[in-house]
Amino acid sequence: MANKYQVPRGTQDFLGETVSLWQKVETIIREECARYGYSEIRTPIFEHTEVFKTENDSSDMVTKEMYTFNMGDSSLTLRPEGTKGVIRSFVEHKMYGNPAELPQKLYYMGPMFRHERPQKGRYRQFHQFGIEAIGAKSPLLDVEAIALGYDISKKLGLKNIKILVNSLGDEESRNNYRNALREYFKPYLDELCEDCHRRYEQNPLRILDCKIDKDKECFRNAPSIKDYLNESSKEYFALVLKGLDDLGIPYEIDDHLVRGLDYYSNTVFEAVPVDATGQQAAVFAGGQYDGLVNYFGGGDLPGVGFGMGLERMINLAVEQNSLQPETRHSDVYVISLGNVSTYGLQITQMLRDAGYSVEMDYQGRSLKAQFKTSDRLNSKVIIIVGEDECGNKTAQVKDVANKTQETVEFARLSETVGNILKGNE
RNA sequence: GCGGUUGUGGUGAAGUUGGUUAACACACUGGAUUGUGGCUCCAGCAUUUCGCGAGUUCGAGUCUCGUCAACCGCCCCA
Repeated sequence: MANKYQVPRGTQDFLGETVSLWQKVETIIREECARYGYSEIRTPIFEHTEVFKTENDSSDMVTKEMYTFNMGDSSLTLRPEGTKGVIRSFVEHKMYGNPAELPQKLYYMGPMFRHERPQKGRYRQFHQFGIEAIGAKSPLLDVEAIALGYDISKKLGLKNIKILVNSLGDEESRNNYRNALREYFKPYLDELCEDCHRRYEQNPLRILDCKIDKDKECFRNAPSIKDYLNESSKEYFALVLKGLDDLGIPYEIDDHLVRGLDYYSNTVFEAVPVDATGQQAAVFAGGQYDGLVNYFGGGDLPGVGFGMGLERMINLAVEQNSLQPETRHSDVYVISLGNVSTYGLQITQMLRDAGYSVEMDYQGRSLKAQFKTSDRLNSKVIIIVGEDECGNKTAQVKDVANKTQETVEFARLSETVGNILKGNE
């Protein structure tokens, strides 16, 4: 048992300049959501396990990856995703009560937990931003959701993002298609890989995603979902596509795109970099869903939403050089020399009160060291006080850009600093 | 859950067939310059220490095993 005091696998400390990346991203997201009329909702980080462990999940794999623990009689689970908690809250607070306020447009942002094998951009504690528009069903709402995600990607400076979009149709269409797929692949089962055999039973839609088999002959002629959509599903999808066209959002119909879980219907989408190679590439992904609100007892209301992995967004944006960390800086640096007691601190505090960012030395380091620190902080003004200045309540004020220096009385320091900073702009 | 690569100061890293004092550089600290920085020069900076633990050996950063972690691929991706 080694290194007891290190972060658990798949978690990380965010420190130094990295934190500023997160703050920038969070700010962009909040601003965009406000423009689109989405309000923040903050739900607990853990919920009763039943909230996440919904019935009829086609993959019971996922529950194996949940952080579940018992306290007293309760089985609780750290949230592995955002949607379920939001829907639970929507129902619990009867947000469906006033039809005039539907859809409720909500967004969430925060840590999620999944016990997976970590890889780059994939952690056990990771952060997701997501939106849910609950209580109305419209192609327009779907398009708006995609537009919001696309806008945020653009504001983060991500280039060459395209939307993969597909329609799973309504339940009837989907069931017909599922049966058709099973029917179609039945004679080819011998040719398919082991994983596809499992998918054949559990989730035939996923067979089309298979990396091993996808180039095989029998895949080329596999039935497509679009041939199984009924009339209303087709109309719905056509309007979504028209909306994307009209808003100038680049998209591509991908009839192999299926989401993992059963509750999705009609529109599903996934934003990926145009040159995406791996499967880890999705920038944000989501879709329209029926039945989820009803599952939590809120009646027959639909929703649409997406989730966005922030670690991945930040990685991409940094790689593409569109997001830079904020370096530490201060307007003013106060250098103290000799025994000046608290005089340097007084000046620092007075200037901070006046609204400037001010740093100082706390360790009585050498003059050279203090100058170096002020350089590192990119300070525009350096104030130097020694025993003489302390005695007659003055200070040396140095304009770093002009390399000029003057003696200034304590009472006029703030004004002098202000003039120098103004002159530098 | 499965397979693979890797792990040396604050950072980037060198380290020969196991051999005695773990190179070099950056950063940092002090000095040359008793109160004026960025250049230069000098000095210091891993000290039972090479992720952690055990083993082989006269001797292990180098070999073996275990363990932890990061990364890559698979599974999965709510």
